Amino acid sequence: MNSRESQGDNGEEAPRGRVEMIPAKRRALILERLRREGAAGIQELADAINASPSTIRRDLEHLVKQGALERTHGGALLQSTARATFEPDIALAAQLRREEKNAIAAAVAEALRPGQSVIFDAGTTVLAVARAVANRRLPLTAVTNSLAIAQVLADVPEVHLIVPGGTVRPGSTTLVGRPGEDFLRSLHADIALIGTHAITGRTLTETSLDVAAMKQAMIAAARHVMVLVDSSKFTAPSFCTICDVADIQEIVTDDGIDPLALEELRRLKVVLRVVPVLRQDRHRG
Amino acid sequence: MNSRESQGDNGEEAPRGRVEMIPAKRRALILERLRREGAAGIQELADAINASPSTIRRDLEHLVKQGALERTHGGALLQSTARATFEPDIALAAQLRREEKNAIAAAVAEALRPGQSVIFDAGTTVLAVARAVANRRLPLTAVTNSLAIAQVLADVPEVHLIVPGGTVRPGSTTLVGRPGEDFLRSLHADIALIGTHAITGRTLTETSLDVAAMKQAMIAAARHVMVLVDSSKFTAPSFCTICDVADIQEIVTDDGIDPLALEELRRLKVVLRVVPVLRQDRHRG
DNA sequence: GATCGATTCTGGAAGATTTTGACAATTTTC
DNA sequence: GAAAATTGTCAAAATCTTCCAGAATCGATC
Repeated sequence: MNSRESQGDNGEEAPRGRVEMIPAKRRALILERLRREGAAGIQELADAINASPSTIRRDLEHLVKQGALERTHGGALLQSTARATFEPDIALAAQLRREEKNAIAAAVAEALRPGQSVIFDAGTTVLAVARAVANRRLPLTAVTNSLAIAQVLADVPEVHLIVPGGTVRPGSTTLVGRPGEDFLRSLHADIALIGTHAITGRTLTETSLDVAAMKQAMIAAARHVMVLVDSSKFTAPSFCTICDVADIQEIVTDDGIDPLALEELRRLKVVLRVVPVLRQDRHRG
Repeated sequence: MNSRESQGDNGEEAPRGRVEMIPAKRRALILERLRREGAAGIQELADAINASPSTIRRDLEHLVKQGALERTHGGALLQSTARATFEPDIALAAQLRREEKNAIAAAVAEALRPGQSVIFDAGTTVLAVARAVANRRLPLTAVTNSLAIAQVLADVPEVHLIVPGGTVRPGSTTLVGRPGEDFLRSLHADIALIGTHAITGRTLTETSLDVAAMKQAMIAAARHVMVLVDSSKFTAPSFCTICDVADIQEIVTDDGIDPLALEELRRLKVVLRVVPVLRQDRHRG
């Protein structure tokens, strides 16, 4: 807005003056162009954005550090979807209870064995397990109804990925209903990794009927059901009941769990694993 | 900008100067051609890409080291196992012909009407249609077997998205086989947007049996089948036949199509739409 | 709110590095 | 044995890296 060299009236040729564009917008333009074309050259970008090659290079350097693209001699390539989803920088940083979920995910991924067939429920904790599996290139047969998890696992050659299918709930990336639910009934997996909205007493609950039905189908299709819940989920129940604790084999949570809830669960016939969390700098004590 | 560009009075084309293309894109072009033809000679590639044989040789050497192809005397063969790993050049090869694909996609998106049920096949051209639909927030019932397209459409509240499900082919984001194929048989959509690897005469072909079967199911499930192919796809056939032109209702391509192929198609009972492309005077046909 | 110093951003230049096309000598293919 | 392809080398051109000096933004102080 500062009348900084308005360069006359926007002539056709670009004079050497500094262009009025904030770096973030320039980088967004670069990314947009790369998404359209897949690749772009330095000079080509400099002409299109009306900035100097030096600036473009620095922008690319910045974007590479962010993990959004890959640099090549003379230009840049869009980073493949796999690594893009690994980046915790984009939307993942805003995720709640990240440390707890990552700790749980690491423990679960450690417990998986090569060659097992594993059902991945939707949910951020299970997604974290999928990322860990992808990083270790663990050879699995994976079944998931989450588009996000499918995207992560699709680029891992060692993983045989099956998507049961279904309808996407608006605003989410979860598939529910037909044909996935029926298809799951014909499967028999070694392990199911299930998330839930709440565990109250010995009851697992969820907010939506569709989702609850899908989880029930997953639970029925696996020999060993692991429920992954961070400690904040031991709270008041949601609308629909998924199942009873007796229907599952193992619960994995973090050490922030309420001692009373812990005590109650210990009396049940379920393997209970409490993962310690290295908390960085929240309240300690 | 390039001083050598302007001295093209010697021949009618092929200025000897350095071509404006970053190496990565050139290698992607080589890969794309190899994927289409199966094999290619040095001179043939040099002519097509407008680079010198020396450069092509060095590119091939580079790609061999990357494991994407196999070198032979006089040319190169596609390495069949190259799909296992997701190298950037290979990823880029799928994004070529951007202008043509975008032009086709815009024309197709324009033809869609609110409330229609549309099957989205996998493929970059169809993905471009999905992006256009997302931008216009066109209310549709969408069915897709592509994780990438599903990801795009999942964010649009106006779109009712259904994923038939299936198994992911390694290195791709396409779902094939069960349960999606069976599920598609129970669907009846208004429109199917289908991509194909090649159209030869009146036969549509694909490289993989699984994919061909999925496309067949999609074609059978729609009242109006539109095949979306950029003009480079009118070439030698691939392994598996999908169907005959008589089984589809409409072909949408760009104006780079070979006149002979065009003439041949005009004689068939299929709606043929040729979309003009605004080419930026970059590469000659 | 205004001013001053610090930090960051931008464009450009010089030298190092990479890429490219051409050519001669050698190898391979038929 | 001839034609085509490959390898190695070399000079020109483009790009990359590293620096520098203005200019703008930011933060703090008044």
